[in-house]
Amino acid sequence: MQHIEPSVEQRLTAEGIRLTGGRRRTIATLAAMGGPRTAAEIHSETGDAIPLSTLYRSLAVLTDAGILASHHGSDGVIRFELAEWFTGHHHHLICVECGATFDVTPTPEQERAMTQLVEEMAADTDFTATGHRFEIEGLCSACR
Amino acid sequence: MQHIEPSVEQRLTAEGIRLTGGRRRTIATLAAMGGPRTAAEIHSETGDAIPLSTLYRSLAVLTDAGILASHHGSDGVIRFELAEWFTGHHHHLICVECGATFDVTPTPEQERAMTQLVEEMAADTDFTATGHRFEIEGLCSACR
DNA sequence: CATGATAATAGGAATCATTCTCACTAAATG
DNA sequence: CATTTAGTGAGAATGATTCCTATTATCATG
Repeated sequence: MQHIEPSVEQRLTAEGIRLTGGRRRTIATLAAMGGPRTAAEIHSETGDAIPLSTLYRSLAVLTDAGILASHHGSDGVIRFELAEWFTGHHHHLICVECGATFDVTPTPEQERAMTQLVEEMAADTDFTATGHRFEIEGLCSACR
Repeated sequence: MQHIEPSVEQRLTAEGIRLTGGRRRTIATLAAMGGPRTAAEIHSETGDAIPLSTLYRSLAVLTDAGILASHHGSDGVIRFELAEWFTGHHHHLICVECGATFDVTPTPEQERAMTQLVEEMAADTDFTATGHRFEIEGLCSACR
């Protein structure tokens, strides 16, 4: 986490956004937890040190600034994680039972296959494709 | 829509679920609208004929029974559409700007490529894959 | 075709994640 | 140091969705 801080700070100050103690802690917590996490999970992980209102605002700001990425789970709850320039490009395994989410990193060939699929499938639509999401649904070890 | 009704009715009665006027109308409306729609959209499309509470319950029941499928959009709202045994297997184009969602049907080869990716990527995890979701993000013609 | 058993409806209240408001505080800049 | 601007915290507000309860419709069959 200390190794990512300089780049984070640089990126934030470039946009006039301050890296305060609470935000530092939010990022560190998220980095320590590893996968996509909900605001509630982060909140309790930090022992309620950061009020939910502030936490949500910080998460939004950091996501906006490209430090974090957010995903809407199939349970309707938003989960946050470090952006891909920290974690590397990846996709998700999602437990259909409990909503827990884990990262999977595709091999270069797999990723190539995916981008090709995107191109092909968006080709004859009036849609400008900007990205893709490939999510594998299943049961985690706890719910199986 | 009349051509799908017999199979719907059969499927429902098999589980002791009644196909009432409101549910018939809900399904017909959804079929007419074509893509994934929110409860609010269906509600206003039917001229508020079906109260939201009833509509939500019906949508849940029908989804449970496998008549409909539901998806959580990136705007945190649930959208419903006819299940794949009516519409055929397909994936989604999602507008990152307004959340509107459209269907795309993969070719058999594309689908084969996808299922292979699922198998490969879930192979060395303690996760039992049951399905996948491949969503193409972009801008719809209205938001471009 | 009457009757009970059960499922469905309607309307409103309740939930819960998320967002907003606003007064207050901390940080950066000159 | 003063000023400006961003950030914080507490709670209220929002909005989609779910739950509750009394009432009504539907179904199977006697």
